[in-house]
Amino acid sequence: MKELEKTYSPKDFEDRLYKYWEESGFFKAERDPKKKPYTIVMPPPNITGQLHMGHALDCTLQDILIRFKRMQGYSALWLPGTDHAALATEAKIVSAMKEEGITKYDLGRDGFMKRAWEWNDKYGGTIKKQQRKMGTSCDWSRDRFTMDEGCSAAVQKVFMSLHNKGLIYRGERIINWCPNCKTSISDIETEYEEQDGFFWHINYPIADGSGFVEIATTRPETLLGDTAVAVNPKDTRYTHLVGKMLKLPLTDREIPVVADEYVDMEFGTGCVKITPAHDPNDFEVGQRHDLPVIHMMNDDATIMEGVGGKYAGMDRYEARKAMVADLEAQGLLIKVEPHKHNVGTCQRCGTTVEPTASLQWFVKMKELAKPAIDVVKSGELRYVPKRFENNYLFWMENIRDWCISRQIWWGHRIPAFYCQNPDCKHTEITLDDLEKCPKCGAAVKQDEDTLDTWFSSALWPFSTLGWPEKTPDYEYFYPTQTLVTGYDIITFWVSRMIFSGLEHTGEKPFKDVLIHGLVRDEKGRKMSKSLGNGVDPLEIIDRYGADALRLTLVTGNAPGNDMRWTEEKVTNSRNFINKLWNASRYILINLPEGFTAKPLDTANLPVEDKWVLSLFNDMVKNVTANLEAYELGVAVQNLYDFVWDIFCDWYIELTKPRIAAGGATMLAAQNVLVFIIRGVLKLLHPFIPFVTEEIWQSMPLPEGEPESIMISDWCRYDEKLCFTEEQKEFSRIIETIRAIRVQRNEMNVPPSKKVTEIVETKFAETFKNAQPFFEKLAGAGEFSVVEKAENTDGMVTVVTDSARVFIPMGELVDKEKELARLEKERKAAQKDIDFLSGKLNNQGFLSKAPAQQIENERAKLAKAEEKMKKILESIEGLK
RNA sequence: GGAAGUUUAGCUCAGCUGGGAGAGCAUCUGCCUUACAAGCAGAGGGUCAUAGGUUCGAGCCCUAUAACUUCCACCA
Repeated sequence: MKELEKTYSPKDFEDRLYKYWEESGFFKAERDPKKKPYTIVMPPPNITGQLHMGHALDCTLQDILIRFKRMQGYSALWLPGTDHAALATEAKIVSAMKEEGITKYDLGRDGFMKRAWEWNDKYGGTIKKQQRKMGTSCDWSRDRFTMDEGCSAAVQKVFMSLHNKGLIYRGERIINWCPNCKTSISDIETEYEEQDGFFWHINYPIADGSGFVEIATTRPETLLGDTAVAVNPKDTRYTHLVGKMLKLPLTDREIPVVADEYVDMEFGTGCVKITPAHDPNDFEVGQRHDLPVIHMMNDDATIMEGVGGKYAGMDRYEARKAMVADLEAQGLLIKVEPHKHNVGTCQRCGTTVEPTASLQWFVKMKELAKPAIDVVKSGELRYVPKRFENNYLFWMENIRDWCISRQIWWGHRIPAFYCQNPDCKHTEITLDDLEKCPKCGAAVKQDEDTLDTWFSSALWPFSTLGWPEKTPDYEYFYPTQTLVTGYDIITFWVSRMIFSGLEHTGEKPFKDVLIHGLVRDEKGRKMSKSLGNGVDPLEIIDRYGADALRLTLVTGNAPGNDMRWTEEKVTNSRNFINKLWNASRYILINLPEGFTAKPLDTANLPVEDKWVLSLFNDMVKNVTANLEAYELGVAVQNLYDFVWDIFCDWYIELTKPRIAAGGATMLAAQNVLVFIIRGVLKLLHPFIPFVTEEIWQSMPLPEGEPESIMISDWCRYDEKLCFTEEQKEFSRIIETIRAIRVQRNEMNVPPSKKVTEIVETKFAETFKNAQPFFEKLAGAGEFSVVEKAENTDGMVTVVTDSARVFIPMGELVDKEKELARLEKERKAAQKDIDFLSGKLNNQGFLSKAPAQQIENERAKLAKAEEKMKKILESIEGLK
């Protein structure tokens, strides 16, 4: 037991306690057959990442759950790790190299990889240090990385397995190509933004010289790749043209007119130029009509040699300008209209993507998606809140094949080897380091591409636990229970973990998906680098402490909803923690030397103790239920209300006269104070771990409580602490003290001024026992309890449903004013009575409402009538 | 084009399976009462977006409308 510093100063102990926890091994999860496992795998942050508010929120929610479950007696594993973040990392390293004036091609593949690993060793751990500042109780001994040996083995194994089942194929498809990153990117990595563009109307001459076909396009430069013009087969305007050849302007090629349902007759001119190599729809049209695919752009979006003629080497926009000018000169440009359209851009760098037909690796999704749909539809796997299931199911049901190859180096290399013998051309998929073609013995070359970064993250819940080996960890901790993440990566990540888990382990990877929203800035905007409106969690920790940050992020936060960040909220959280700190100090200061906590002797406690214990017990039930239901914001509100409004504002104040009195009443109060603060600390610990630990270690603890609150047992709802009658009884005192305070306030009686209070009540015993409380909390000097008050002339009357309090106020009392006030109270009481009796006279209500409800209303009416009686008596008395 | 969310006090947000509307901040009044001015005791402030419906009873359920936000699709 040690003394608490006078002011709450988190810097003094947060780092020290984290070290203490870590060194004591409290974060380490043991495989204990006597316990049930509770596992959360942490969404691995990018190794390039810096802790931002999103991480902070994510960390806080997970840490609350894991600490709660750990205290509840589960073997709780929170498994941390980092993601190699293929494109993000490679881009970062490449741009750093640019400063030195070198490119990745200068270093070559091996040289570049060496450099990337060095970079990872140096900076990859930054975010882990930052996470520690948050108080995260994850098991660092099980820290993993998507490119470590085990995770890489899992990736290879999965690739093989999907390939063997025929679920992986290589084919030419339209993919989104980023000419800046020089790699394909998946559909969900492409962001569409509306841009002002133009609609160019161009005449394509009919080869036989019989006229022109007018097409409209937003991308004239792709004309070089055109292999047809399509019209709708039902479009009578053009029926006669189908099958005819057109002269493709600016080239010497001829292309056919084809009929295809895809063409919308209402849109544009009803004639569409078909460029299979650079548009997904055109690609499909091309396949249906067996059209050639003519590539006309290099990987940096310049026009290709060969097809490009004089435009070769020009950038796509430069070429557009030049070609439009030439078309105009030839009189083939009919008109140019302004046109708004959506343009795909690279999520990473913002460059306009170029849809390009190219040879890539794909995962067939239909078959994999089916069980992943069923498991959510059947309710076996649940999203919290449920509405996110819509998002997920819609995406899954309309899923397209997943392009998994990326033209970058930092990542898991695709285990495909191509035979270099032009007569053999065999492709071998193998986990071995193949050198010779197994068919013909010629040299082979491994595919240069790596896998989409999400390919490895999709395996995270089981690859981190040792899969494909049946390790003890995998057997014990898998499947995991809860996945906590933001709604922004449901499609990227959550859905892929679900189908991967089902496919490769035969089990759903987790039971619940807890979705949280985004932390926005004060004005409701996303926090972003470009806006510079991000708030740095580390700076907040530095100024207010990690506990205040955590409390802020969880307070008022409902699952799936965004929240706004304001510093006001942080001060608020800090103030609450300070309140807790000071309440604890009050208790400690007032404990005698050598105090030891004893079990509660509930039989002999005064009513106010039973009252507070009963309310505490209710709160334990509510907080626990809300945590189980992932209502973390509501749970913390339950705690806030109890600690501040019940415990501090009332109970602590009630103990002051008892401690001053000494003796048995003091001892009982001290024991209850320690009992409750201990419980409150435990319940608050998942939310604000540092300060609760610091206080815990200062408290006198009974036999059986551990040195660290982190490993103590969670509070249980206890029937023995359920004192319904006492709860009701003591509320009468509180209600009456409140009413007196209101009256004193209205009459401007300063708190220091003591007055005489005569209580008229039928609960004489209750009120007599409460005399010290009226003295302390209601400014009572003389205090008496009577059955029937007499000679109340010149006294103010305070009325509650259980008592009338008469206060002689001398010259302060104005008879007319007093009457007017009582009249106002009478009206209020009458309104109550009317409302309640109206309800109770309603046959519909009586016949259909539940019995308990009717009983409640009756009780309320009885109280209201009791109060009315007292008001009327007072009005009579005054007259 | 399709879908979802939000709309509650001046501001930021809670409100569990329907049973007389809540918190914090801000405002106003009075207090340095020996844990805490990062505090204490009070007060005022709401047609729960609008219009219908279901129900004995609706902030909550149903339908429509409006505004804002987001996700998905990507018609040249």
